[in-house]
Amino acid sequence: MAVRGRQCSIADALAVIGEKWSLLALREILLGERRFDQIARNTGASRDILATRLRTLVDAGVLTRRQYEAHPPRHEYVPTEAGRALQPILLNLMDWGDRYVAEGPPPTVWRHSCGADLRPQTVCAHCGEPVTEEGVSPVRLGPVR
Amino acid sequence: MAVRGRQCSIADALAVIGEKWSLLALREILLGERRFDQIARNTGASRDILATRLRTLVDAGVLTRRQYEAHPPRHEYVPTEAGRALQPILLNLMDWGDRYVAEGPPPTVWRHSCGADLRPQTVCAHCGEPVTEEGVSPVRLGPVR
DNA sequence: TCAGTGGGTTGTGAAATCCAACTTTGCACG
DNA sequence: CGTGCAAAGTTGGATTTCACAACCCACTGA
Repeated sequence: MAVRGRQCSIADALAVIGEKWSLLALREILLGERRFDQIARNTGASRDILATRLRTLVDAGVLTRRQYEAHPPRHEYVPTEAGRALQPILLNLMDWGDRYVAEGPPPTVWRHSCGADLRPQTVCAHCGEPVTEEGVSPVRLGPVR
Repeated sequence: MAVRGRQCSIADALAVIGEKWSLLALREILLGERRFDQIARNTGASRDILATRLRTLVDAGVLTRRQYEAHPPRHEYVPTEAGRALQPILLNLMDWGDRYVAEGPPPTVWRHSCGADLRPQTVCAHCGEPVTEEGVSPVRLGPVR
């Protein structure tokens, strides 16, 4: 996707959700905010940039734009399956921010359906063991263009 | 951290690693590339921007810059614990890109120490069940400033 | 009639990015 | 000695993106 650099799905993913404000907009939408004004307020993004980002996300199939009122026409943004699949990534990012960037107690806390406060952990789907930097190695790498 | 918008560790995390090229540089460094020229080539980032990003990441404690040769002075970039903790996030991002963005087979494949090709999965550290959008809910939210 | 709401678009100026070329410190070769 | 090469950036100038406030349109409710 990127013209130069390694061919890699991380780059592909970032081409869709890596621009400024995209992930914060997604955060709000996954929190249940679906209206443009509310997303703008809660992210702090300027309205013009936010409009562009939401269009990109809709075009990429991460969100859909749904009319919820005909007169006057009003729209809301709803996550697709691809959008919902970003929830774990956002939670991991939040956890990383809590641990290594933010000072003080976590501003946001999530609960898992099991009843515990959520601490997200990435595991190998095959064996269930946590994924660490030492425990993984690349088998095949994309070529550098 | 952000001036406006919801106080949130996702925003804090993105302030450190959310700028263009940061995560791709991290990808290369976690792949073992530690030299400026090589990181520049493999990401496709222009050298001036890359230099600024690496400085930011060093200042944030995600990388350290280590002299590996005195005459002439040469430096390499090594991930800190915070940097290594981003590996799971990058793998999740890659998986998302493989599934929802890239066409064709995954360009990069990782192997877990258990022997299987890695499919990363985010679980609740308490109960071990996979984290899905429906299975989590916010208990406390950061205020919107 | 007049203010308010939702969902944007427009204009303008500031900031970030891109690209190519250049710099610095040294080594190796002929 | 002079030339070439490498690593790790820095510099200048053009281009692109972003930020901010203002505006627009279609309604609603008082």
